[in-house]
Amino acid sequence: MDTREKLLQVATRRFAESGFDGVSIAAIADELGLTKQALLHHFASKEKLYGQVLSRISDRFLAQLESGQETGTTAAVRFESTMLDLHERARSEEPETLILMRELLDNRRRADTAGAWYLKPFLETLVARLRELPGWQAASPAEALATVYQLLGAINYFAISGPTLRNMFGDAHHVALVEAFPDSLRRQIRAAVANPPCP
Amino acid sequence: MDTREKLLQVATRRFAESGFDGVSIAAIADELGLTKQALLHHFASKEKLYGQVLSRISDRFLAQLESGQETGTTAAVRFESTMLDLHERARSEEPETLILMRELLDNRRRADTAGAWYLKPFLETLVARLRELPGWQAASPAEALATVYQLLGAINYFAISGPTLRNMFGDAHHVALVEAFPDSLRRQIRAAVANPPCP
DNA sequence: AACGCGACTTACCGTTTGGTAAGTGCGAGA
DNA sequence: TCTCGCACTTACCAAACGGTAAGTCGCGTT
Repeated sequence: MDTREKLLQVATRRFAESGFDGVSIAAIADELGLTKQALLHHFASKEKLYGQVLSRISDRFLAQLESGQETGTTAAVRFESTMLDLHERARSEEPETLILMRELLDNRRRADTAGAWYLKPFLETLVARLRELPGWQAASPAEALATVYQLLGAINYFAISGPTLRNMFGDAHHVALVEAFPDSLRRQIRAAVANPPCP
Repeated sequence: MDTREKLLQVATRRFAESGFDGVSIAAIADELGLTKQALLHHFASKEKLYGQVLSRISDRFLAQLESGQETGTTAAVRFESTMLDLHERARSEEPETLILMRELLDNRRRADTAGAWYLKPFLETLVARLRELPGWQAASPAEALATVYQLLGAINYFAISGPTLRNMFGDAHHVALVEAFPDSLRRQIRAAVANPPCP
């Protein structure tokens, strides 16, 4: 239907698979039966296209994060379910997760544009929520951020490891692992919340 | 001194910074004042060079892992110090950590060559060690692997995030974070060990 | 002195890259 | 009916890519 939208979808998947330098704009356009000049008609350059892909991802990311912050039980339960939502999203939106991970690896190059956009407010929100929990009020921002970052690392690292783990252990073992992971993650989150840094 | 060795070092850093497709062999050779044909004299092709970089990394990785497995206190302490060693190494050998992370992202392409090499015995060793601990004998391999993988994710994700975090929060905050991280990680490891899956 | 050899260079080559220029076809609005 | 703008194409380009071919230079051996 909307060519521009379809181009963005294909570009997202291809950039996720092969990275910015690993795909040509011709290959992306070709996948929709178009020429690369058709792509350049919608997006002025390859960099602009990639920028659109990135900003679309960060928009969707923040939108989902804000949509799922109701359910007013305890703050600890909300923190836990936010983390589990992030895990669910990282697994279900694999291409976007891959691109964000690549961006983390590459942004020593494009340190000016990236890094500032979505990640900072996102991290600060999580840190603020953690520091509301019992036992965490006395924790320093750095201590809270370290804990949050560990959980994010566990989630995202696992999310991008699917293919590697599958061809390393085989389908059956991998399915068992994917099933075991959320429980393990939940235990880890609860343990992190229950063990604030010693005052 | 040894040109071949210097080429491997430069190549490791450049591949870490920009990925396989992000560097040309000419750029690598140029950094040592050589032509790309000098590089092709030592390594038959770009792929071969990259392969040498990879195998050197996995050799060094396994060597360090085996060298530091003495200190015969309890199994729990040994597991903990192995994980902390991995964290120390991931931080100090950043280029190698970056390349391993990139390999994790890219191996859906080169799934045949990669994935099989170093990671599997490494993971299996860690899983075996965890399942020796009190309370973990009844845990399934998948449950143990999930836990190990979370810790590895926390370690590696943080290790590659240095530049992003620095230009996001500034030098001072980042230093505080780097100092707070090992303690936080140690708490997380202990909590993971102390909370085996419910039988 | 002749030779062989490893390290390296200059000179190319075919392909692919991102990007520009100029046009084509076509549906909506005046 | 004319035309304007949008979506898209063919034609082209300079630069950079990985790689081959053929040599040059210095050094140790015989």
